[in-house]
Amino acid sequence: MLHPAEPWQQSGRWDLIGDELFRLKDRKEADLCLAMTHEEIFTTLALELSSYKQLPQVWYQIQTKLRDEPRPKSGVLRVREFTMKDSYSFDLDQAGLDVAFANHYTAYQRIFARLGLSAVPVEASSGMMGGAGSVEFMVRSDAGEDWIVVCPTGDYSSNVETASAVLAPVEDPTPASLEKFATPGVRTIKGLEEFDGGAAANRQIKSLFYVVDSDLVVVLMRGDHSLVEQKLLDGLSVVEARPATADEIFAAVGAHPGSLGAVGVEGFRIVADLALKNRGGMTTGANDDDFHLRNVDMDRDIRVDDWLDLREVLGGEPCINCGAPLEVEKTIEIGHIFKLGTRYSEPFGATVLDENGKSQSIFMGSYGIGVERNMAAIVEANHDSKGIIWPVSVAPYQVVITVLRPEDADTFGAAIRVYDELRLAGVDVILDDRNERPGVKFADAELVGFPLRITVGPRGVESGFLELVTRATGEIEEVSVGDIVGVTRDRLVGSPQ
RNA sequence: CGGGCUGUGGCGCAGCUUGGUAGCGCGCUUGUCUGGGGGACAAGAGGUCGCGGGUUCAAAUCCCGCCAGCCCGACCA
Repeated sequence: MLHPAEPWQQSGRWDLIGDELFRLKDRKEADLCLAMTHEEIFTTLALELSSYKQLPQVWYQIQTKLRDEPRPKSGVLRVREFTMKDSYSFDLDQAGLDVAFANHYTAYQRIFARLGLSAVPVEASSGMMGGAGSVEFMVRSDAGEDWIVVCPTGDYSSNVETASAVLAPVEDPTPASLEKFATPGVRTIKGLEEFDGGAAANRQIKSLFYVVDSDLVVVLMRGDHSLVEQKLLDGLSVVEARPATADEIFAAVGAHPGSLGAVGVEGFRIVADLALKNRGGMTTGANDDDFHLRNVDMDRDIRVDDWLDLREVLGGEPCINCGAPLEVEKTIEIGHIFKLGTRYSEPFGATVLDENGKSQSIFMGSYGIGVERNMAAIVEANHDSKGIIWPVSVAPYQVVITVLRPEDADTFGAAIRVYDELRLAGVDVILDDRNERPGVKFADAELVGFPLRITVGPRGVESGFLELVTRATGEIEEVSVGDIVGVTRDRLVGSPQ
């Protein structure tokens, strides 16, 4: 969908979002974009609402979305243009939004179950959507690109972008005075671990320099911990940040990556991961190439502006709710629901009058399901070496009638009769009357993945028994012509829905 | 954006190093046989070799530029 720039400027996302928003100009040089989601448009439509009596409402559509991905990949899983079923809820207050959100949560779980998908709801970052609180629905798959953290006891699940875990305490030595020492050629955490007089990774402070809104920000992590960039973005309430270049860093502190630290650094915002809180006896770069500092005390030596949870949770770390070892799994994101609150209604002035005649910004929610991704996830979860095995609920047809020798009038007539009877019985059936060899037609039916196949050939017509094959199991049943409709319906009910 | 690679009948590819007649498989057309797990034989049709420029007597092949796509990484609600 082509959108004018104005609504996107009004929400602020025109400037907030980077190259992922596909911008273009028309012949009059007017700014346009290809919509990556439709909050702006639905909020504009919501300007029509004027009274609390019109709320709550839920609107939905199935629409094309476009995101200018740096690198589309993985077949249909990550593409520039895709189809999304998105809905938007409108409520008078937070309580109403909570209800709409909970309803969607339940409905989505039922949708995914009917699609034959085992969807795991997880806490997630709202990213560029804004608002507070969001839940992603994930399906475990090696083809996925998202990592989630789950507790095997079922009391915790989160995208790694928001996940936390209990941190094992570290015993620090008694405080000592800061000491600068030469570390010729040492440029990495590992290098400093192996250096004589160096320090274990969990006794080091890793200093990362980022550019946020064209300002330099120093990010401090424990040496053995990895930064989750999304946590940094969320913690700083920004949508974009990038690592500073070596040149930018040198211009700022006079040292190169590998010898960086935050001790005595002034003029930049310094944010530190919670794992460093109260730590002492640490080792870090001295902002002087080939020199490090030891006996660094976080409280005494570093002016931290913000303490944030920034680190990546690893498998095996204790759950924050029950202490059980967490598991990290690769998944496909098949749905994402957001509590937008007044993130969009306020800048657009989408308000209604409440029962006291007072103007209130509408509380909105936004709920998306990626259609192609769901199909891909279904196929990933339901296939074998021969092809797809569609669950009955989403199969293009529930039954295929494979007619052998369709030019034989008796055989074709029998096939048509079964076809008509099944249709009358409400079964979604397709007739393969192509003049192909049996092997070709069987193989095609299995590749496409119809849940059931009925074979009608001269042999069966003569004997009065037809072959009913269940795709998922390969089970073959000989069913009399008179029973075929009933047995077929029984098998459909018994199949995965 | 960094690294690697590909673009040749409808589809999948070979040919390019070493310039000279565009070839193979599948599919398609016609015919005969065949007919319950991807048939056999025979005869055919079908190609601006991604686009533009250059070198050359001669370019699918060598050189330059561009476009599109794929893989790894970065990035990605």
